[in-house]
Amino acid sequence: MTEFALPKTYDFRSVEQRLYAWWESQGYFRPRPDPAAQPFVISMPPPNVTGELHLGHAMFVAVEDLMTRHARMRGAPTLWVPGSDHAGIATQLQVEKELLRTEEVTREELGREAFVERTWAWKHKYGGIITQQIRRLGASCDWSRERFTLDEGLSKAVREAFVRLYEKGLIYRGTYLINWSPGLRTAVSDLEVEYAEEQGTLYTFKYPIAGKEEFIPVATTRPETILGDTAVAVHPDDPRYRHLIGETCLVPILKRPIPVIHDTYVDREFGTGALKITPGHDPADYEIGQRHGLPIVNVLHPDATMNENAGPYAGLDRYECRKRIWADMEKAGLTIKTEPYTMQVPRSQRGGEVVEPLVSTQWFVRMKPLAEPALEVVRNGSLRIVPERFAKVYYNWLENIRDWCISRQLWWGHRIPAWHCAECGQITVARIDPDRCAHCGSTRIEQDPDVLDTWFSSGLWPFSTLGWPEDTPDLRTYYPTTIMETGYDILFFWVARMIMMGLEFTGQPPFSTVYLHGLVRDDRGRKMSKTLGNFIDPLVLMDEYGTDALRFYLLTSSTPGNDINVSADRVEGNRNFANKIWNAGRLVLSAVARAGDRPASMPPPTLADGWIRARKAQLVRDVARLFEAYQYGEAGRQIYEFFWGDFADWYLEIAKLQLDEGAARAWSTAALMVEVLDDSLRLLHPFTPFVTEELWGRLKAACQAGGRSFGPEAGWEEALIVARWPEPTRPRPEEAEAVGSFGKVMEVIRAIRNVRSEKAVEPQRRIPAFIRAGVEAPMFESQRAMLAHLARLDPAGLNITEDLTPPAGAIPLVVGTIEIYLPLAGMVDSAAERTRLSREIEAVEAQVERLEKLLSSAFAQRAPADVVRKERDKLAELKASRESLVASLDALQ
RNA sequence: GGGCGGUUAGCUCAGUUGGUUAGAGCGUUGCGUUGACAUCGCAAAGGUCGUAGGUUCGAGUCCUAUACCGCCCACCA
Repeated sequence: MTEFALPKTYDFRSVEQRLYAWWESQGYFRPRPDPAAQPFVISMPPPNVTGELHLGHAMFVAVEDLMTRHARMRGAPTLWVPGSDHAGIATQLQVEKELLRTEEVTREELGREAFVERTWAWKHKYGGIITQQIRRLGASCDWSRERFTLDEGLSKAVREAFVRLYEKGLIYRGTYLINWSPGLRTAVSDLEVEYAEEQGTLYTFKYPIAGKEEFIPVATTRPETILGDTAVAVHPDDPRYRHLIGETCLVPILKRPIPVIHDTYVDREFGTGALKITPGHDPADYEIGQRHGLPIVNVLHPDATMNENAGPYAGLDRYECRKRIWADMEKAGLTIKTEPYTMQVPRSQRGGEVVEPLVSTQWFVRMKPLAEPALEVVRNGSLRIVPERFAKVYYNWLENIRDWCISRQLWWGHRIPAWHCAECGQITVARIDPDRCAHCGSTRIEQDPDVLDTWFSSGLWPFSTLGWPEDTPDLRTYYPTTIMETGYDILFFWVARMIMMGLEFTGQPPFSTVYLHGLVRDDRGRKMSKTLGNFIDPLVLMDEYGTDALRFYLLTSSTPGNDINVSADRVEGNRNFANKIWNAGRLVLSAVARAGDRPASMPPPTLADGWIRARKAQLVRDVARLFEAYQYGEAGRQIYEFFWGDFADWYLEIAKLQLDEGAARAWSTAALMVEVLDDSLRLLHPFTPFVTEELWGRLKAACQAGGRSFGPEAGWEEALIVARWPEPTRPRPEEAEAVGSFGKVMEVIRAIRNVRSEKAVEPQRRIPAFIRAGVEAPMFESQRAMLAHLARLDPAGLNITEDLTPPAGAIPLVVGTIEIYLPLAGMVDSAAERTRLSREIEAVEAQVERLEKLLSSAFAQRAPADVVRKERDKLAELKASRESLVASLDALQ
């Protein structure tokens, strides 16, 4: 055998880095301009610069790279724009932690300017890690267009967006109740607050009425907020309290007088039926306060200790205050009871600490006007969400959207382009840093200290990365983008905001399709987190099984929008698949190497040849259909089954025989092996780019060696990554027919193998067989070599006839109407065989009865004709099969 | 309180225009290594598709209800 240089197992370690560098250096990741073709564009969801690769990244890279490579192979100018996000809070926290650890210095001690400088230094040092890891996954994105949300161009875009919204009156500054994160000392948006069900206490106490002996019983879960109460509310029709409306209550301990008001918001059935109103620290109370013109009393410092409004409790932590005030109220006889209570506690998505609602001056985006068009484009179908069910979630959120608090009291981020005037107090918002107040001309202006929510800049990502607000060639060519692919967990955070911003600033949706993938969870379905210790590192998986294995696993183990519980076993299985591809390639390569010169005339295709071509054609069609429907996982599974189950397990085994049937046959077989392998590698490439590219390159080299001409009709492209995607074709009639005939042969082979296994016939032993094939006799006869090889039959003892007298002392088998007799001397237990055949007859009998009943029922009239015909055919086959079985049984007696 | 997803073989999951005997991988059992691959091959066992109704000639697939698990949204003190 000719020596071929492929190692026995696929060594991804020696392949992945080299190929990635090669692809990139050849410029394959950059779009090939073609004015005639519709470009395919994806904006990569920018990972946090501080981030380290997790399986969520691996997931989006796998899916987006699949889409990108597929589009590229179909000839579209393809652009996948990578980048990273400055991730305000996350990054600032990391740098703060680092500074504290290494230099024992806080950011306050360092000062704003120096801290931001340090953070940039940090970014330059560590920001490349995540992008290196993205490369490791094989992402074929255009690194020459890589962007960062805080780089110059994007900062300009952010500024432009802010100014435009401000000028339109869609950004405003105001004092409202917001979510305050005491640890981070910044405001956060509603979306950044998560509610966790926790055990707490419900405190019920007396609100004394001034000048009376009466009191109103009131309950709260946060007694410290009593200090900020500015009213007690009851339902206007509540007979218990109606007479007290308009009276004055005294805030416990502080003895501050507050009114008893009425509001239908109060639920008479719930609790005591009376409500303490703390407009400064509760969203519902805030609204009631607005309705009734109640004053707002803030009792908290930014670090959630009590402030001067808390009187004697000033300076205490809120929880300490809670204990103390309750103890003091007990002493004063104002308490009624405490009881365990399950409540929803708001916690910061970032730090996990309890978020305090409080009134603060912040910047907001007016969302309603932006939400309307964003709803419309999805409703009218100009923007499609896949899977569809998420559209409902999207509607629900946008229909009930509230204004977005965009200012953060941080240092790392886009500084708000607003200047406050010390003279006139007015605000100047400008694209270029102003040196004087736009209203009074004073030079005593100072820029607003706040920065913008990270998601504000992310919202501009699809167009800011292409050059907006400049009218760049990229923006004109590649915007709007094609698909936004991301996890469903950031539908609101990011996707909805991109749609709103895109429509507002560019007048069109930033992409025509949103494809949402599921979340990767641990093997028990829990979210992965460092604290839980269930974090599975994709780098470790890649080290162990290779990138292709991880990618194929992620792509084929779930369906769109559904979560996936990671399982290392399955990744291993896919490593084996990569190896299978590799070894099939080794066999094909050796066949190519051994084939001589091109024969003068090509022999006609064999049955197996026709079968595998028909199967391949079917696969290409199915894959095209599935890709069209975003069913990438199913497509991958089908390619896997075809490659392993049909091509490797059956065709290649037969090909080994055909290669020994003369030079012409060897050539035609090698050519077909190449054809099927080549198309398989093309179909697989978007899933498993490395092993396919490596093998394809070697295949191409082997096929071109010595000036021969194996391979695709149109010739070999320069690399698989830019090779053509297989076009669906219809199989020729004889190939379609081969599927049926070959199927029968396969069944016969399986039946014989089954008996051999059951009877423990030595694998090496060639056994004789008599096959009564009826009208199929010529077909079986033509396949005798293949049949004998795969069923380990003795070619000399293989007797295929139209009809025959069953030999005595043979094991009878029936496959459809084909009867097989295996004369295994000394192994035949007539009684057992009779029992087996009788059982088979019974089973067929039952089927016949079932079908006869079915066909005499309404089914025959109501079902479509072709369905009925199929059942009739089946019945006929079963009846014929029954005859064969009976004949075999008779022969045994 | 509203909404969504899941429930299919021991385990992890497919099964997308309803078509009549439900599939894969892993695991299990038996057998097998000189020539693509032991990261392999051959064969086998294993499921009344959560439950109860309904629609239909026909339901894992559509409808209704319900149980359990998970998630999202929501101002009940």
